[in-house]
Amino acid sequence: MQHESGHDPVRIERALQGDPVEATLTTSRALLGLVARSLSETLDLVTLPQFRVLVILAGNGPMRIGELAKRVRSVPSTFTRSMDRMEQQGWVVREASPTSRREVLVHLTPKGAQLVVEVTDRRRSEISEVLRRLTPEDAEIVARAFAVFAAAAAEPPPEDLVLLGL
Amino acid sequence: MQHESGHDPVRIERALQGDPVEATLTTSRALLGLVARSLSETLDLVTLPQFRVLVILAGNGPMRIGELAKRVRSVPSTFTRSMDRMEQQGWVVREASPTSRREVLVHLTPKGAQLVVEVTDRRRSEISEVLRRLTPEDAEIVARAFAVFAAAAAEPPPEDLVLLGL
DNA sequence: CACAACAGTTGCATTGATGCAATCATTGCG
DNA sequence: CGCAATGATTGCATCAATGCAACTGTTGTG
Repeated sequence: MQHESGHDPVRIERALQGDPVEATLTTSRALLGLVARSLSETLDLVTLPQFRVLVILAGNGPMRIGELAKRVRSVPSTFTRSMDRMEQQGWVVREASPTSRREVLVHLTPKGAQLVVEVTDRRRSEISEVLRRLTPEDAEIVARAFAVFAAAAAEPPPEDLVLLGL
Repeated sequence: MQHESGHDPVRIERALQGDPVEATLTTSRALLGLVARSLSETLDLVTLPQFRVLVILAGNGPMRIGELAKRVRSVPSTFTRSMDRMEQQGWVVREASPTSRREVLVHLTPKGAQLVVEVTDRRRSEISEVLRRLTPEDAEIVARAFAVFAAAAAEPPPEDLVLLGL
Protein backbone atom coordinates (compact mmCIF):
# COMPACT_ATOMS: atom_id res chain seq x y z
CA MET A 1 0.00 0.00 0.00
CA GLN A 2 3.03 2.25 -0.02
CA HIS A 3 3.55 4.74 -2.82
CA GLU A 4 0.07 5.95 -3.54
CA SER A 5 1.58 9.00 -5.21
CA GLY A 6 4.41 9.16 -7.69
CA HIS A 7 4.47 7.27 -10.94
CA ASP A 8 3.59 3.74 -10.00
CA PRO A 9 5.13 1.47 -12.62
CA VAL A 10 2.58 -1.23 -12.00
CA ARG A 11 -0.36 1.05 -12.46
CA ILE A 12 0.94 2.59 -15.64
CA GLU A 13 1.81 -0.80 -17.01
CA ARG A 14 -1.69 -2.02 -16.42
CA ALA A 15 -3.11 1.11 -17.96
CA LEU A 16 -1.07 0.65 -21.08
CA GLN A 17 -2.04 -2.98 -21.17
CA GLY A 18 -5.59 -1.74 -21.06
CA ASP A 19 -7.00 -2.23 -17.60
CA PRO A 20 -9.71 0.38 -17.96
CA VAL A 21 -10.40 0.74 -14.26
CA GLU A 22 -6.81 1.52 -13.42
CA ALA A 23 -6.50 3.88 -16.34
CA THR A 24 -9.61 5.67 -15.20
CA LEU A 25 -8.37 5.90 -11.65
CA THR A 26 -5.11 7.38 -12.81
CA THR A 27 -6.88 9.83 -15.03
CA SER A 28 -9.24 10.79 -12.29
CA ARG A 29 -6.28 11.64 -10.10
CA ALA A 30 -4.76 13.71 -12.87
CA LEU A 31 -7.99 15.58 -13.39
CA LEU A 32 -8.49 16.03 -9.70
CA GLY A 33 -5.07 17.57 -9.40
CA LEU A 34 -6.01 19.91 -12.16
CA VAL A 35 -9.27 20.84 -10.54
CA ALA A 36 -7.55 21.35 -7.24
CA ARG A 37 -4.99 23.62 -8.82
CA SER A 38 -7.68 25.65 -10.51
CA LEU A 39 -9.25 26.13 -7.12
CA SER A 40 -6.26 26.69 -4.96
CA GLU A 41 -5.85 30.47 -5.23
CA THR A 42 -9.55 30.93 -4.92
CA LEU A 43 -9.71 29.08 -1.66
CA ASP A 44 -7.64 31.83 -0.12
CA LEU A 45 -10.60 34.11 -0.74
CA VAL A 46 -13.61 31.95 0.01
CA THR A 47 -14.14 28.66 1.79
CA LEU A 48 -15.11 25.57 -0.13
CA PRO A 49 -18.71 25.67 1.12
CA GLN A 50 -18.88 29.29 0.06
CA PHE A 51 -17.50 28.53 -3.35
CA ARG A 52 -20.14 25.86 -3.85
CA VAL A 53 -22.75 28.52 -3.35
CA LEU A 54 -21.16 30.75 -5.93
CA VAL A 55 -21.06 27.90 -8.42
CA ILE A 56 -24.70 27.06 -7.89
CA LEU A 57 -25.72 30.67 -8.32
CA ALA A 58 -23.58 31.01 -11.41
CA GLY A 59 -25.26 27.99 -12.87
CA ASN A 60 -28.83 28.69 -11.95
CA GLY A 61 -29.23 32.38 -11.42
CA PRO A 62 -30.72 34.05 -8.33
CA MET A 63 -32.21 31.63 -5.89
CA ARG A 64 -34.24 31.62 -2.72
CA ILE A 65 -32.15 31.41 0.35
CA GLY A 66 -33.88 28.29 1.61
CA GLU A 67 -33.62 26.55 -1.73
CA LEU A 68 -29.94 27.34 -1.82
CA ALA A 69 -29.54 25.98 1.68
CA LYS A 70 -31.21 22.75 0.66
CA ARG A 71 -28.88 22.43 -2.30
CA VAL A 72 -25.79 22.54 -0.16
CA ARG A 73 -27.41 20.32 2.45
CA SER A 74 -27.41 22.99 5.04
CA VAL A 75 -30.12 24.25 7.33
CA PRO A 76 -31.62 27.72 7.23
CA SER A 77 -30.02 28.93 10.41
CA THR A 78 -26.55 27.94 9.32
CA PHE A 79 -27.12 29.31 5.93
CA THR A 80 -28.46 32.69 6.89
CA ARG A 81 -25.24 33.34 8.71
CA SER A 82 -23.16 32.03 5.86
CA MET A 83 -24.97 34.50 3.62
CA ASP A 84 -24.26 37.26 6.11
CA ARG A 85 -20.57 36.60 5.71
CA MET A 86 -20.66 36.23 1.96
CA GLU A 87 -22.75 39.34 1.53
CA GLN A 88 -20.49 41.32 3.78
CA GLN A 89 -17.54 40.26 1.69
CA GLY A 90 -19.32 41.27 -1.47
CA TRP A 91 -19.73 37.92 -3.21
CA VAL A 92 -23.51 37.97 -3.18
CA VAL A 93 -26.40 40.29 -2.37
CA ARG A 94 -29.77 39.61 -0.84
CA GLU A 95 -32.73 41.04 -2.66
CA ALA A 96 -36.41 41.00 -1.94
CA SER A 97 -38.31 38.53 -4.04
CA PRO A 98 -40.68 40.18 -6.50
CA THR A 99 -43.33 37.55 -5.84
CA SER A 100 -43.34 37.13 -2.11
CA ARG A 101 -42.25 39.51 0.56
CA ARG A 102 -41.15 36.78 2.90
CA GLU A 103 -38.78 35.28 0.40
CA VAL A 104 -35.26 36.52 -0.07
CA LEU A 105 -33.40 35.98 -3.28
CA VAL A 106 -29.66 35.71 -3.35
CA HIS A 107 -27.90 37.24 -6.32
CA LEU A 108 -24.34 36.85 -7.41
CA THR A 109 -22.46 40.13 -7.50
CA PRO A 110 -20.17 40.83 -10.46
CA LYS A 111 -17.31 40.13 -8.11
CA GLY A 112 -18.79 36.77 -7.19
CA ALA A 113 -19.49 35.86 -10.79
CA GLN A 114 -15.98 36.85 -11.70
CA LEU A 115 -14.53 34.47 -9.15
CA VAL A 116 -16.33 31.53 -10.66
CA VAL A 117 -15.31 32.52 -14.15
CA GLU A 118 -11.70 32.73 -13.12
CA VAL A 119 -11.72 29.21 -11.77
CA THR A 120 -13.38 27.81 -14.86
CA ASP A 121 -10.98 29.67 -17.10
CA ARG A 122 -8.03 28.42 -15.16
CA ARG A 123 -9.37 24.93 -15.45
CA ARG A 124 -9.89 25.24 -19.18
CA SER A 125 -6.45 26.58 -19.75
CA GLU A 126 -4.85 23.86 -17.68
CA ILE A 127 -6.70 21.28 -19.69
CA SER A 128 -5.65 22.93 -22.93
CA GLU A 129 -2.10 22.81 -21.84
CA VAL A 130 -2.24 19.09 -21.19
CA LEU A 131 -3.91 18.49 -24.51
CA ARG A 132 -1.34 20.58 -26.30
CA ARG A 133 1.23 18.01 -25.30
CA LEU A 134 -0.62 15.43 -27.34
CA THR A 135 -0.36 14.87 -31.03
CA PRO A 136 -3.49 15.99 -32.84
CA GLU A 137 -4.38 12.35 -33.46
CA ASP A 138 -4.07 11.53 -29.77
CA ALA A 139 -6.05 14.60 -28.85
CA GLU A 140 -8.79 13.44 -31.15
CA ILE A 141 -8.78 10.00 -29.57
CA VAL A 142 -8.89 11.50 -26.13
CA ALA A 143 -11.73 13.81 -26.99
CA ARG A 144 -13.75 10.96 -28.43
CA ALA A 145 -13.05 8.72 -25.46
CA PHE A 146 -13.94 11.42 -22.99
CA ALA A 147 -17.19 12.08 -24.73
CA VAL A 148 -17.99 8.40 -24.61
CA PHE A 149 -17.08 8.13 -20.97
CA ALA A 150 -18.93 11.26 -19.95
CA ALA A 151 -22.04 10.01 -21.66
CA ALA A 152 -21.83 6.69 -19.83
CA ALA A 153 -21.08 8.28 -16.49
CA ALA A 154 -24.07 10.56 -16.77
CA GLU A 155 -24.12 14.00 -15.33
CA PRO A 156 -23.45 13.66 -11.61
CA PRO A 157 -26.36 14.78 -9.47
CA PRO A 158 -25.74 18.31 -8.17
CA GLU A 159 -25.75 17.04 -4.58
CA ASP A 160 -22.63 15.06 -5.34
CA LEU A 161 -20.77 17.86 -7.02
CA VAL A 162 -21.72 20.20 -4.29
CA LEU A 163 -19.69 18.06 -1.97
CA LEU A 164 -16.47 19.20 -3.54
CA GLY A 165 -17.52 22.46 -5.08
CA LEU A 166 -18.10 21.92 -8.77
CA MET B 1 -23.53 31.59 -17.85
CA GLN B 2 -26.74 29.86 -16.86
CA HIS B 3 -26.95 26.12 -16.65
CA GLU B 4 -23.55 25.08 -15.44
CA SER B 5 -25.02 21.78 -14.31
CA GLY B 6 -27.45 19.58 -16.10
CA HIS B 7 -26.90 18.25 -19.59
CA ASP B 8 -25.83 21.24 -21.55
CA PRO B 9 -26.67 20.51 -25.16
CA VAL B 10 -24.06 22.89 -26.47
CA ARG B 11 -21.29 21.36 -24.44
CA ILE B 12 -22.19 17.80 -25.34
CA GLU B 13 -22.49 18.74 -28.97
CA ARG B 14 -19.06 20.26 -28.98
CA ALA B 15 -17.67 17.22 -27.20
CA LEU B 16 -19.09 14.92 -29.79
CA GLN B 17 -17.79 17.17 -32.51
CA GLY B 18 -14.45 16.76 -30.88
CA ASP B 19 -13.62 19.89 -28.93
CA PRO B 20 -11.17 18.20 -26.61
CA VAL B 21 -11.22 20.86 -23.96
CA GLU B 22 -14.97 20.70 -23.53
CA ALA B 23 -14.94 16.93 -23.54
CA THR B 24 -12.29 16.96 -20.88
CA LEU B 25 -14.21 19.43 -18.77
CA THR B 26 -17.32 17.32 -18.99
CA THR B 27 -15.40 14.22 -18.09
CA SER B 28 -13.70 15.94 -15.22
CA ARG B 29 -17.10 16.80 -13.83
CA ALA B 30 -18.25 13.23 -14.21
CA LEU B 31 -15.17 11.95 -12.47
CA LEU B 32 -15.47 14.54 -9.77
CA GLY B 33 -18.98 13.45 -9.07
CA LEU B 34 -17.73 9.94 -8.81
CA VAL B 35 -14.96 10.90 -6.45
CA ALA B 36 -17.34 12.94 -4.38
CA ARG B 37 -19.71 10.05 -4.10
CA SER B 38 -16.93 7.71 -3.06
CA LEU B 39 -16.12 10.16 -0.31
CA SER B 40 -19.51 11.17 0.87
CA GLU B 41 -20.18 8.53 3.52
CA THR B 42 -16.66 8.84 4.78
CA LEU B 43 -17.01 12.54 5.37
CA ASP B 44 -19.56 11.76 8.04
CA LEU B 45 -16.74 10.13 9.97
CA VAL B 46 -13.78 12.40 9.36
CA THR B 47 -13.34 15.89 8.01
CA LEU B 48 -11.76 16.48 4.64
CA PRO B 49 -8.50 17.75 6.17
CA GLN B 50 -8.42 14.65 8.34
CA PHE B 51 -9.03 12.38 5.41
CA ARG B 52 -6.13 13.96 3.56
CA VAL B 53 -3.90 12.94 6.41
CA LEU B 54 -5.13 9.37 6.25
CA VAL B 55 -4.49 9.25 2.52
CA ILE B 56 -0.97 10.57 2.90
CA LEU B 57 -0.19 8.06 5.60
CA ALA B 58 -1.69 5.25 3.56
CA GLY B 59 0.51 6.20 0.67
CA ASN B 60 3.74 6.84 2.48
CA GLY B 61 3.71 4.96 5.72
CA PRO B 62 4.41 6.42 9.16
CA MET B 63 5.59 9.99 9.07
CA ARG B 64 6.96 12.64 11.40
CA ILE B 65 4.31 14.91 12.67
CA GLY B 66 6.01 18.04 11.36
CA GLU B 67 6.56 16.55 7.94
CA LEU B 68 2.92 15.60 7.80
CA ALA B 69 1.95 19.10 8.82
CA LYS B 70 4.03 20.53 6.01
CA ARG B 71 2.37 18.22 3.53
CA VAL B 72 -1.07 19.48 4.34
CA ARG B 73 0.16 23.05 4.53
CA SER B 74 -0.60 23.34 8.15
CA VAL B 75 1.48 24.63 11.02
CA PRO B 76 2.66 22.52 13.94
CA SER B 77 0.35 24.02 16.49
CA THR B 78 -2.72 23.43 14.39
CA PHE B 79 -1.58 20.02 13.49
CA THR B 80 -0.77 18.79 16.95
CA ARG B 81 -4.34 19.42 17.92
CA SER B 82 -5.67 17.82 14.78
CA MET B 83 -3.65 14.74 15.67
CA ASP B 84 -5.07 14.83 19.17
CA ARG B 85 -8.52 14.55 17.74
CA MET B 86 -7.66 11.91 15.19
CA GLU B 87 -5.78 9.84 17.71
CA GLN B 88 -8.60 10.07 20.18
CA GLN B 89 -10.97 8.83 17.53
CA GLY B 90 -8.69 5.96 16.72
CA TRP B 91 -7.66 6.78 13.16
CA VAL B 92 -3.97 7.18 13.94
CA VAL B 93 -1.51 6.64 16.77
CA ARG B 94 1.53 8.60 17.82
CA GLU B 95 4.67 6.60 18.39
CA ALA B 96 8.12 7.58 19.51
CA SER B 97 10.61 7.71 16.70
CA PRO B 98 13.27 5.00 16.93
CA THR B 99 15.95 7.45 15.82
CA SER B 100 15.27 10.60 17.75
CA ARG B 101 13.48 11.09 21.01
CA ARG B 102 12.20 14.47 20.06
CA GLU B 103 10.47 13.20 16.96
CA VAL B 104 7.01 11.70 16.97
CA LEU B 105 5.87 9.37 14.25
CA VAL B 106 2.24 9.11 13.27
CA HIS B 107 1.01 5.67 12.30
CA LEU B 108 -2.22 4.70 10.65
CA THR B 109 -4.32 2.37 12.77
CA PRO B 110 -6.02 -0.57 11.07
CA LYS B 111 -9.22 1.38 11.43
CA GLY B 112 -7.67 4.36 9.67
CA ALA B 113 -6.21 2.25 6.90
CA GLN B 114 -9.54 0.56 6.44
CA LEU B 115 -11.27 3.86 5.89
CA VAL B 116 -8.96 4.77 3.04
CA VAL B 117 -9.34 1.34 1.48
CA GLU B 118 -13.09 1.63 1.58
CA VAL B 119 -13.04 4.89 -0.30
CA THR B 120 -10.70 3.58 -2.95
CA ASP B 121 -12.76 0.44 -3.34
CA ARG B 122 -15.90 2.43 -3.69
CA ARG B 123 -14.26 4.55 -6.30
CA ARG B 124 -13.03 1.54 -8.22
CA SER B 125 -16.40 -0.08 -8.21
CA GLU B 126 -18.13 3.08 -9.36
CA ILE B 127 -15.68 3.34 -12.20
CA SER B 128 -16.23 -0.28 -13.10
CA GLU B 129 -19.89 0.30 -13.23
CA VAL B 130 -19.56 3.16 -15.65
CA LEU B 131 -17.24 1.14 -17.82
CA ARG B 132 -19.58 -1.78 -17.79
CA ARG B 133 -22.04 0.38 -19.65
CA LEU B 134 -19.63 0.63 -22.53
CA THR B 135 -19.15 -1.86 -25.28
CA PRO B 136 -15.86 -3.71 -24.95
CA GLU B 137 -14.54 -1.78 -27.91
CA ASP B 138 -15.44 1.55 -26.37
CA ALA B 139 -13.96 0.45 -23.07
CA GLU B 140 -10.76 -0.34 -24.85
CA ILE B 141 -10.73 3.06 -26.52
CA VAL B 142 -11.38 4.76 -23.22
CA ALA B 143 -8.66 2.87 -21.45
CA ARG B 144 -6.15 3.72 -24.13
CA ALA B 145 -7.15 7.36 -24.23
CA PHE B 146 -7.06 7.70 -20.48
CA ALA B 147 -3.61 6.22 -20.36
CA VAL B 148 -2.49 8.72 -22.95
CA PHE B 149 -4.08 11.60 -21.12
CA ALA B 150 -2.77 10.59 -17.74
CA ALA B 151 0.73 10.36 -19.12
CA ALA B 152 0.46 13.84 -20.61
CA ALA B 153 -1.07 15.35 -17.50
CA ALA B 154 1.68 13.97 -15.33
CA GLU B 155 1.14 12.90 -11.79
CA PRO B 156 -0.18 15.92 -9.92
CA PRO B 157 2.12 17.11 -7.17
CA PRO B 158 0.90 15.84 -3.79
CA GLU B 159 0.31 19.38 -2.59
CA ASP B 160 -2.39 19.77 -5.19
CA LEU B 161 -4.14 16.54 -4.43
CA VAL B 162 -3.97 17.26 -0.77
CA LEU B 163 -6.26 20.17 -1.39
CA LEU B 164 -9.18 17.92 -2.12
CA GLY B 165 -8.14 14.78 -0.33
CA LEU B 166 -6.78 12.36 -2.90
C1' DC C 1 29.97 21.88 28.32
C1' DA C 2 27.12 25.59 26.56
C1' DC C 3 24.22 27.35 23.38
C1' DA C 4 21.69 27.44 19.09
C1' DA C 5 18.62 24.89 16.28
C1' DC C 6 14.98 21.77 16.08
C1' DA C 7 10.48 18.99 17.17
C1' DG C 8 6.57 19.13 19.32
C1' DT C 9 3.16 20.92 22.57
C1' DT C 10 0.31 24.39 24.98
C1' DG C 11 -1.99 29.03 25.81
C1' DC C 12 -4.82 32.04 23.58
C1' DA C 13 -7.69 34.10 20.12
C1' DT C 14 -10.33 33.97 15.92
C1' DT C 15 -13.08 32.20 12.17
C1' DG C 16 -16.43 29.38 9.65
C1' DA C 17 -19.68 25.82 9.83
C1' DT C 18 -23.17 23.17 12.12
C1' DG C 19 -27.80 22.66 14.07
C1' DC C 20 -31.71 22.91 17.66
C1' DA C 21 -35.15 25.89 19.40
C1' DA C 22 -37.57 30.07 19.50
C1' DT C 23 -39.16 34.19 17.13
C1' DC C 24 -40.99 37.41 13.51
C1' DA C 25 -43.18 38.50 9.32
C1' DT C 26 -45.77 36.99 5.46
C1' DT C 27 -48.83 34.15 2.96
C1' DG C 28 -52.49 31.18 1.94
C1' DC C 29 -56.43 28.66 3.15
C1' DG C 30 -60.74 27.42 5.48
C1' DC D 1 -61.11 37.28 9.34
C1' DG D 2 -58.32 33.96 11.81
C1' DC D 3 -55.02 30.52 12.11
C1' DA D 4 -51.74 27.25 10.36
C1' DA D 5 -47.95 26.84 7.32
C1' DT D 6 -43.98 28.99 5.31
C1' DG D 7 -39.46 31.61 4.87
C1' DA D 8 -36.07 33.71 7.10
C1' DT D 9 -33.62 35.34 11.09
C1' DT D 10 -31.76 35.25 15.87
C1' DG D 11 -30.24 33.16 20.33
C1' DC D 12 -27.71 29.86 21.92
C1' DA D 13 -24.01 26.11 21.93
C1' DT D 14 -20.50 23.25 19.87
C1' DC D 15 -16.66 21.79 17.00
C1' DA D 16 -12.79 21.76 13.67
C1' DA D 17 -9.30 24.43 11.78
C1' DT D 18 -6.14 28.22 11.78
C1' DG D 19 -2.00 30.52 13.44
C1' DC D 20 0.98 33.55 16.57
C1' DA D 21 3.74 33.35 20.57
C1' DA D 22 5.66 31.23 24.38
C1' DC D 23 7.54 27.07 26.35
C1' DT D 24 9.61 22.17 27.08
C1' DG D 25 12.55 18.80 25.86
C1' DT D 26 16.16 16.91 22.60
C1' DT D 27 19.91 17.04 19.45
C1' DG D 28 23.93 18.51 17.58
C1' DT D 29 27.70 21.56 17.09
C1' DG D 30 31.38 24.82 18.24
